[in-house]
Amino acid sequence: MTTIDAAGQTLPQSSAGPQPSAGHQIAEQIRALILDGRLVVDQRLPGEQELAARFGVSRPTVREALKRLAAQNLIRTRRGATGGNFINRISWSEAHEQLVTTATLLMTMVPVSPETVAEARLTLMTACVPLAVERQQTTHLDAMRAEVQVQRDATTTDEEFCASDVRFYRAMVEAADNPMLSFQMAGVVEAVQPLLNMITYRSRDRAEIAAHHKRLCADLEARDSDGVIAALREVSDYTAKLVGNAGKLRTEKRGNR
Amino acid sequence: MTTIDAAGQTLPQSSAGPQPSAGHQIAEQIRALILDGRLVVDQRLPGEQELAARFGVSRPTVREALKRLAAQNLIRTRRGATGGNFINRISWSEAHEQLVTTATLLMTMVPVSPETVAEARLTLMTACVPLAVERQQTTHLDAMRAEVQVQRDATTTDEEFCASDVRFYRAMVEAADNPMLSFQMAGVVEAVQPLLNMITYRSRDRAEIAAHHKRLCADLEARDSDGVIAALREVSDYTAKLVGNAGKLRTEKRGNR
DNA sequence: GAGAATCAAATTGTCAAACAATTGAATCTT
DNA sequence: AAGATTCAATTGTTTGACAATTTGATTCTC
Repeated sequence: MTTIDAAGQTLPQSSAGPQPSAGHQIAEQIRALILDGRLVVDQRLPGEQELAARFGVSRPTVREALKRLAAQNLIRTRRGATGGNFINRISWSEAHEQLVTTATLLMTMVPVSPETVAEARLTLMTACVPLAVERQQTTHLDAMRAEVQVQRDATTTDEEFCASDVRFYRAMVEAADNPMLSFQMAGVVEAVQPLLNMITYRSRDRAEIAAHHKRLCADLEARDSDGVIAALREVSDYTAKLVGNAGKLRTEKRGNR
Repeated sequence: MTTIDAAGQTLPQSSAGPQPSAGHQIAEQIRALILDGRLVVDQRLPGEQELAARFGVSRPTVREALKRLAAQNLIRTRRGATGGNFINRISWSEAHEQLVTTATLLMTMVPVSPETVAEARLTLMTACVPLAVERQQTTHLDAMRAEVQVQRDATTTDEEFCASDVRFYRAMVEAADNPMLSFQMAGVVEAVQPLLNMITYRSRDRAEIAAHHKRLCADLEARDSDGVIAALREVSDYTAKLVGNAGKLRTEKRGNR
């Protein structure tokens, strides 16, 4: 079998930083073959022993490489007689999950101001409005209105409110009826929105937010793009004000130390 | 050290599909701790031997789990006396790269029409226009005009033209001067745009595209949002026409078989 | 002959023990 | 005190073996 090109040339390793491990290198080689399309979906990789022989390493080393690929959803593994490692067809949900994980990690780990994040959210949500207005179905509007009810309910916990808020905007993005757009917006809806909720949930007036959302639904139903955009901006401005306050509080506390 | 919570309870494993491997489970446990923030950046995980002892597995199994985490940029590894596995602070570039990889994979592997992809691109690019118009600096405009020159040059190869096209839109997104937005747009600029280029590069009129780009630059400099948006839409419409033709060609060929 | 039970083979999953390579710190030498 | 050496800790890699899982062929039973 010559499924993969494992030339295995022992290049002189131009000295630039510490050598990546064999497992890393092997994973990168196979990864490149998959991204290139030279390994197609559902194709079976050679067995671990054969890969080990081909790359000139031991089986555990090959396994580390394969596990790296599995962690990126590039391959899937099946045990047994007809088992092996197969090029995986990534699904919408897997891609969605990966994007949300990356976006969440990024926001918690790099220094980026809530104002910047909020601006990006408003910018991208606004972009979805024309399509959503054009294509909105009753199912989406019903879902959004149901969430507004949850948000107006005084017995809703803070946690439930945040989850409802996310579902509300998710429904609005879905109303645009473009799966590629939904995927691209996943970072905003499922990562940015929860982060802003985390910052503002203590001080916000839930009734005010619910009122904005109600108006947004009405304008969406009336197919009034500018109205929906204005509603989005109002919620965003309100959130920005809260974020600003929270920032000032933090600064003052820091000053007291 | 009680860095991580490795309860290791042997739950009865409610029978739902094949059991995930120990390496997978361990990786998931540690991943959850990182995403929760219970393991903070730069914190060192216990050594591989100790982890093996704590989880009650062997060292190779633990290593598989760690390599899975490393593949997701969640940890970094250093050898030597003060080495170990450390919670990694994901960088903009790493996050960027991960997002682009996921988006590229998704588009090549799931059935999504070029029309849908093109629509998502136009929608999201349009969103960036107001900020770009407001904040554009000469550096961005200069970069974009330089790319237009490349695109007008008859000696530019198809491959270089595609790369220039990507750099053009990247500069426009950068002009919006919001790193979070740039990150979210990475999928569009670095994955969607190249894909559409791949589909249309054979039949397109490069001069026409360059002309649209030139007009876009002028409108951007004049801070004319509507003009920039119109230019984007024209390029998009032109691309859509090409995509439609390519689609018809494909269909006809298929019909001939 | 049809179907059920059994067994064999292939493959990944896991373990154990050892050695190699790398890195930083401690120690020794001058 | 500065530099060279040694040492110890840690990850990287190998070898070999066995376990678990899955499929397909074989054999047995009716």
